[in-house]
Amino acid sequence: MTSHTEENYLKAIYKIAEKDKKPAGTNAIAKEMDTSAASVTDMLKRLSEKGLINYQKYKGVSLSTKGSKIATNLIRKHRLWESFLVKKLDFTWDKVHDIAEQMEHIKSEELVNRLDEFLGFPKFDPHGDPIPNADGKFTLRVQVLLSLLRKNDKAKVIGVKEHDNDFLRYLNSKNIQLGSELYIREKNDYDKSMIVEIDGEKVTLTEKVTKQIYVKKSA
Amino acid sequence: MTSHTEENYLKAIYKIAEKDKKPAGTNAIAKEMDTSAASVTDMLKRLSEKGLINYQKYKGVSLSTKGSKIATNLIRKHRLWESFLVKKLDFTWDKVHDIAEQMEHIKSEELVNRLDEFLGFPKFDPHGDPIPNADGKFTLRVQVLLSLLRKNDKAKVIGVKEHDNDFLRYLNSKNIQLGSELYIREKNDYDKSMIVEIDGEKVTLTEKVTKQIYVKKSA
DNA sequence: ATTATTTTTTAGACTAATCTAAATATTAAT
DNA sequence: ATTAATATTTAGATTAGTCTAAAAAATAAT
Ligand SMILES: [Mn+2]
Ligand SMILES: [Mn+2]
Ligand SMILES: [Mn+2]
Ligand SMILES: [Mn+2]
Repeated sequence: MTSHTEENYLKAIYKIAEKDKKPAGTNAIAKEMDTSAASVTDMLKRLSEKGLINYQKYKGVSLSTKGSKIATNLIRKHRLWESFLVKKLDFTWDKVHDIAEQMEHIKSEELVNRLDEFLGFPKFDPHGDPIPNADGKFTLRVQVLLSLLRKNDKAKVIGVKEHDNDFLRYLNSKNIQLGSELYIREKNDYDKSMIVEIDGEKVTLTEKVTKQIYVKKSA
Repeated sequence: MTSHTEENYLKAIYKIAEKDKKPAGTNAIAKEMDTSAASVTDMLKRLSEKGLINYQKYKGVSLSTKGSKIATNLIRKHRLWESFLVKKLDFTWDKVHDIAEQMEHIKSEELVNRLDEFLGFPKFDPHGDPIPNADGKFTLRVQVLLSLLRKNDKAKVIGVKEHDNDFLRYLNSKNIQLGSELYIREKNDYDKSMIVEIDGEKVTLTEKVTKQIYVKKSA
């Protein structure tokens, strides 16, 4: 049986490997877990004992098949619970992550599968992230950063790269949410900022922001 | 912040106090928690430090106001999640306790209150136990044990005293569930067993069983 | 009122998870 | 190729929660 803590380490390793496309280093894990490097080394030994990771001193770690399955299932649970919170309990997308962080550790195969069915087998969570199905398969999708679009382009918001709650609340304040239709009215060559029309309103978005929004170009 | 473990102790103390109507002893708690008496003494010291219980060596413990609030809220969450599992995810009443045992520890005031609303502010859980409201108030109700009824009485099942999953599955097999209408056709003076009609079918119930079922006499 | 039984507490040790500080390996810079 | 900087591991301690075995207190039996 994997402990709450072990599960969080596996998720952290998964996340880092996904981003960096190479074995996760001790410091990177320590930063992600907000803990000391020494603690990480201890845990890596334990996870390695359990056959959940491939670990050699000083060489960094990658998830084993077993570890990867657990991590994927955690992501599945996390994103399904986030979907539940938004779709059924009317939470906004900036309030669900911390709660799902707790709920993802509930252990019951049947629960997650019934929840999945209850939600209608959603493919993406409230932030546009793909939800692995019961076999651990993710749905892939073409998505492009808003920052890459040009003047007069139209697009639909389908996800966010950054998940920080303050960023999400910033988007709320600009009326930007999943499904929002955007129309690029101006693009400034110098600072890359954009004037975007949404629901008839024009808002200015800096490049820092447009680089965090995934869209699907509409025609 | 109260830990998962501390919460379970508070619940155990609450449960024992409710049943025995007197301070809970170390051994009783140890039995309820399936742990050693020594571990209990350790924990009682810690809970006492935190002001969650009233504790004096050798004298047994009772919950403080603070501890009682936490315990009641745990029961609220437990029973709301059980209701969710049965009403929304179609679990049977013999499958929900263990899952709710995990879910009751999710910390979010807003979550539990939104869940309550989503479920339509239910007053009783799938086993007929009262669900405390946001203020910790339980709904009281007249309920009598089936074993006390006599021949020709009619009654509706409104709860079970015993929560053991095997017992619940036994009731499933006899088609007895919350809301079932019962009609006592025979009562044996010697062994107190009953022949009860339910959905047109006659079933024999021993006293061991009828002493675990709460009913409301219908006229 | 002693003695026996039961209940509770203490003593001492163990594991998981954490920390700081120091030691060692690896990588980057000169 | 040394030296400097960075990354990682070890050493040693700490805390929550647990255990067994032994001591002490409370209760029951004679
Ligand atoms: Mn999240
Ligand atoms: Mn998400
Ligand atoms: Mn229950
Ligand atoms: Mn219940």
